[in-house]
Order: sequence, then C-alpha cells, then structure tokens
Amino acid sequence: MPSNYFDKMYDYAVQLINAGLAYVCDLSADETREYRGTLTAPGTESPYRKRTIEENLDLFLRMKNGEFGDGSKVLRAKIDMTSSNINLRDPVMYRIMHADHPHTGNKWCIYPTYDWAHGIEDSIEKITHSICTLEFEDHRPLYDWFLEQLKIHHPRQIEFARLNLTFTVLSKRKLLQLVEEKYVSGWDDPRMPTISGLRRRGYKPEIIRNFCEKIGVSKANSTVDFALLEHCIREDLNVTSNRYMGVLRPLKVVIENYPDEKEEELTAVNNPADPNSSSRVVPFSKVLYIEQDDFMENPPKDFYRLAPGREVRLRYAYFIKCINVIKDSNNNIIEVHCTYDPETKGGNAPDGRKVKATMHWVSAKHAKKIEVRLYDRLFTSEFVENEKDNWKSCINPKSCEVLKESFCEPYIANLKLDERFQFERLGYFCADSKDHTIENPVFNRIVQLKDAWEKIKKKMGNSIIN
RNA sequence: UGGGGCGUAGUCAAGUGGUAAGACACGGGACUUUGAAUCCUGGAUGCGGAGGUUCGAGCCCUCCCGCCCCAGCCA
Repeated sequence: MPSNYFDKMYDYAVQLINAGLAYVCDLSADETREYRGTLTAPGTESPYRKRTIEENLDLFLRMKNGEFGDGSKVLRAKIDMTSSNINLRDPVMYRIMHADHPHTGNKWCIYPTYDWAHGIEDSIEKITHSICTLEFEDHRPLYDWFLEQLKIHHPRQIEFARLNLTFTVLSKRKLLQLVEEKYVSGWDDPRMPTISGLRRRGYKPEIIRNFCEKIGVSKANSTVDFALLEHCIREDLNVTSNRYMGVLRPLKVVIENYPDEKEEELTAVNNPADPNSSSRVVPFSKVLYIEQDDFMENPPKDFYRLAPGREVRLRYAYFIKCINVIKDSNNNIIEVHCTYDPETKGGNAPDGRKVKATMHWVSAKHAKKIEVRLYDRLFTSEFVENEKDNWKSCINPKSCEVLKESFCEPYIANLKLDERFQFERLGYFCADSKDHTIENPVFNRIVQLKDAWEKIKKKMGNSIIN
C-alpha cells in the first residue's frame, strides 16, 4: 500500500533535491507537454530547472504545507530532456492535489506519481523481483534511475505479457463499461472474468491456478484459447464432483405398461469417476421427464437417442421403447408414450441385447422444480480486441439463458451450498451464491460437457434441428 | 519516420549451436449404463523473410518484413 510509505517517500524526495536531482517546476500541464517534445523531437528544459537547492527545498516544503493550488507546481526529477525515452524527460514525481485520501485522509495535499512511488515501495518491502506488464518496459530505466540515485535496495523489474483470453475482454476499462451500461448484472455477474464473477460462476481457485500453469508466462502478446480454460474446469470437476439428474427442457414420457401408482427406488452411483464413490437412491414412476433434445420424431441417421419404435436406456433404470407420440393442436409433441422392459431394471438386459443411447430423466411426481442459468461465452468474436470500437456489438446475446421450468431429482435437497456437481450429460453446475434458496433453487452452469452430437449437427449443417 | 519490445502448428508454449517437447483445439479409431470420461492414432522437411558464419542454425551475424507499447500532473 503506497500510502503507508508517504512519509518515507517525502524524505527520499528531499534527498534527491539535496543531491540536485529534483526541482520544483511551475509549468502548467499544457506547458509541460509542449516542453516535453515528441516521439521524434527532443524536449526543451524547463525555465525552472536551474532553481537552487535551497529554493527547491523551500518550495517543496510549502507545496507539502498546502500553500499552493492544485496543478500550480510539481516536483520533477532532473534527468534528460533530450532522452529518446520520453519517461526520462524530467518526469513528475509529485503533484498538488487537495484531496482526501482513502487511507491518509487530509494529511497530504501532494501525492507521488506511479513512477516515483513504485520503486520505493518495492525497495522498502525488500522485494527481489517486481513483476509487471509489457507497457512498463519503457519505465524500467526510470525505475532503476530513482533507486540508483537513492542508493537503496534495488529490486529488479521484469515485464511479461498480460493474459488475454478469447471470447472475452479483460481490460478494466471495458469491464467497467459492461457493468455501467448494464450488459451484465454487476462485477460479480457469472459471465464476468473477474474474481468475484469467476467465483460466483463456480470456478475453483485451484482450477484457475492450474490453468495459469498450463498457459505459461512469456513476453509475447498472446490470446489464450477459452477452450483451454474450459478444459481445465472439466478436468477437475470430472473427478471431484457428484452426478445428479436434471432435465433442462422437459418432455413428458408416459410408460404405458408401468402400474399407475407404482414407485420404485433405484440406486445410482454418485461419481462414476471415483472408485470409492457412494451412491444414492432415485425415485422412478410411470410419468417421467426427459430432455426435449433426446427425442426426435424423424431422426437423421446419426441420431441414436429416443425415436418412434426405438429402444433406449434410462440411466440406472430401465430400457424403454417409444410406441406413440401425442401432439397438441399445433402439432407440437407434448407427450411420448413408451413401454418398459421390467427385465432390464438397473439398466442391463438379461438377454444381452444392447441399446445405443443412455438418457437422463426424472420422475415427474418426485421432481423438484428449479431455475437454471445457462452461461456461455460473453462475446461471439474470438478476438474481441480486433473489433476495435465495435467490441460491444459482439456481445453474445445468448450468453445467459434462464430456464425457469427445469426439474431435477429430489436428492438435490441434500446438496451442500458450495457443491459443484454434474447434471448428467449436460454440464457442471453450482448453486448461485446470491439467488439460490432451498425453496427456490437457482443453479448456474459452470461449463457444459463436451458434446459430440452438437458437432455432428453442425457438420450436417444444422438442417435437422427440431 | 525516435525509443522500447515481440514474431516456433488454429491457440498457448518448450527450446540458449547437435538435427522441432508438451497442452488445448482439430481429424481418424477403440471402448462406453454420461454422444462425457478414458485409451490408441494423425498433423510444422519446418521455427516472419532473405542472405551469411559453421561439419551442423529456431538458436550466432547482416539486412528486410510484420505486430505491440510510449508524447498523463493515470496506473
């Protein structure tokens, strides 16, 4: 915290004045700019550059004591107005600002600039290496110069490229706009690449750390593929999280040959990826919900889920076969009627017959209604930086889809509040830290599972989307 | 067109004179009670380009090209 060192910094500034290496300058901000020169033209020395040490000492003290107005004077380092590095053209060390500071209140009316404060803080804290981003490479000679003149502990500044990610923005300036212009719900919106956003989304700290180790550190400006972050999330959650069944977009299934009032409790493994996993019980009955995407009336060749006349497995339950489809007056499918094979309880057929698909489901009678928020990448453009001023027009309109008519198995009531879990075949989810309650559960999708079927659909040109 | 950086596969990234690691993505196959996971498997005759030094160059030298940053009393 720089403000902890304001006294020390002041003393160091006096030390530089005494060494004839700093002076009080009365040039206005505009004049200072003119005197500084340009990228190709050298600057000219300030008329106040030759003030005596005594005069500088006096003026600087009076600056500190509040005798001068904002912007009327600054303290500058005396380096080289002709330097090809503009940062060395007598940079400002202190400016007058009669403003309250969040930590020091009204004690000070002169405040140090970044370049002056930075190295001193590092030095006082006995840092050995000071890591920062590429744009400060030009400042390193100045960082070194101050520490050199002060003859104090001299840490080494090393610059690296900052992290960029595809399909998102990370600059504070842009993030602020997203918040202020209400493109997102706040700094902790689960789509935001902020710490609070990532946390609310359900990313675990160790996942982020692992991701950072994988991408490495270099000086090359680069943009890491968002898919790598998603991979790291899945890699971790796959082995650490329990599976439950939830149906996002429900389609009613009626098992015609299943007794009306009958109920069964079926055993399901909580985490198949963990050999020591415990298990739970899932209720089964005559009327179920399955995912709308898991049924097609006229399926293409590569679709191997439920369709008329076709048999599939309901996970941990039975084989069912579609025998009829019920539609409303608009020709929308509202119910799928099936028969089940009692011999296949648990999911295996004694006669050894195979089934191509295994589907998730919930018992309608026992299901808990939940709200689900499906988050996706915030932008549609891979390299948002390249969009220049158009970047906001690339915001993904489908980056947050809210489903209020989803259902899940009753076991969800036992969920720990910070538990990340998988809805089988869908993705990883967690309870929203702000809006979730036991009565009205709200779940955020952390990341989808990889979806081979989605790829096949794309290859087929999306022509068979129902 | 001053100065400071960077350029190895679609995206990251090792490599520091001895004959192009790895990850993700992508393609092919196996397996599968998650179209997940897992397991095999394919891809740079080539390291921005051109010359040069060397028995040998992504690494050294020269020139060229491209991209990023700097003219705040911002950080």
